[in-house]
Amino acid sequence: MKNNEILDRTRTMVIDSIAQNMILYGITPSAGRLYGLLFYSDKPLTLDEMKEELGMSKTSMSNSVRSLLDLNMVEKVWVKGERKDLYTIKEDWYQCFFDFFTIKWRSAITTNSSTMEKSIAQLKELIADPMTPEETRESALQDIQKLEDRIDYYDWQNRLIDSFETKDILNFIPIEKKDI
Amino acid sequence: MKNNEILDRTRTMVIDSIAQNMILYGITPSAGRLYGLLFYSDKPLTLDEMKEELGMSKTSMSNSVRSLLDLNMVEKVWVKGERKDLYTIKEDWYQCFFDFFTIKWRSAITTNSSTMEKSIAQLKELIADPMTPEETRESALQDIQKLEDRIDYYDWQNRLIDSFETKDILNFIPIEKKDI
DNA sequence: TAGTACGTACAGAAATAACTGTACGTACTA
DNA sequence: TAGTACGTACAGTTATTTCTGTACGTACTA
Repeated sequence: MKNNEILDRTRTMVIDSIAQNMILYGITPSAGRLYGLLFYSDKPLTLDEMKEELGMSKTSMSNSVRSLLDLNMVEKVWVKGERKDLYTIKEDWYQCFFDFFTIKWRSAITTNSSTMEKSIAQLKELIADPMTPEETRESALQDIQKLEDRIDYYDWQNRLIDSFETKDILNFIPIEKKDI
Repeated sequence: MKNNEILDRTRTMVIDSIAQNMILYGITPSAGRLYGLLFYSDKPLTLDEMKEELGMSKTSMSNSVRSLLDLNMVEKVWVKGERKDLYTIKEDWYQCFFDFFTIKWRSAITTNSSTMEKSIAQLKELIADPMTPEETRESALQDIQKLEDRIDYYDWQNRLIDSFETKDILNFIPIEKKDI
């Protein structure tokens, strides 16, 4: 049994490491551990198996799986004759990485941009209003400038994420290392 | 005074939005609000001014500023004759974005990679051991394969981040929009 | 149709993170 | 040198998140 202990220990070590750094994806360490478990599992797992393996409640497993599903890091698979839901890791990590930006970053950027657009519109109204004192008008103009700069920046981020979504980025940074 | 209210309201709106989405950078909403405040401030602020502006404790401001400093999102500036520390937002947002990956993602990737390298080394020892049963050896080989694939993926991420760090990415996704 | 297995909503408990006030070290001032 | 202003470490409190057990809705089984 000692040999299998080594096997298990290295796995645990790796799973811990993965779980730890999953925070970058806005995922809890627990969901990270689950991801690590699925990383090693060569077959899809049920909630009960996960619960067993990680020693946590089924509810937690259900929640963790969902957060991983939301990020396209995990998928539900259908197996003939199996009543329970089965989940497996998405093997295409690159896709997963791209999806993360497409899902999380894109929506954050969109939210910020549209808030700023709305703000600019209001400031322009303010400037147009003849009752507005010159000083306020001045400030409004400065704010508009700042917001427009920021929107340009978000636009750049969007174009970067476009290149992720279309995988065009792989033409620039190919998966296969270039021969030197 | 009504005009200034509009100005303030649009600012608050934008600051809230920025603060909210700052989670992506692993930053607390409070630090996000502070970032928003500095975004609008046309002069460097002291801890006391921030405290005043956000209605929080000085200790909180000190902590928030530090987390922003760690991410290179804010910088300390020196002003002649001023005893207090002054902080200002880093204007180069692109740089800031690149730094985030260079600081946070790079270190996560490095940690994971080296854990996996270590793991592979141990598994290779296990395989080399004549006492190891064939079945275990089989599993070890599978694990090694998985880990090596993952390391290749991390390597790709590293190359992407290299292109951020060197700003080479800007040759692919230029800041100025290409004319159509 | 009744019975069973499954996944999840919900509410409360436990753990974690965020915030505050006090206290202290450092550096400038007189 | 004593005094003052500043920033932060630390410990305690508050707020938030995460986790658990129960209860329920749904779908399959006999």
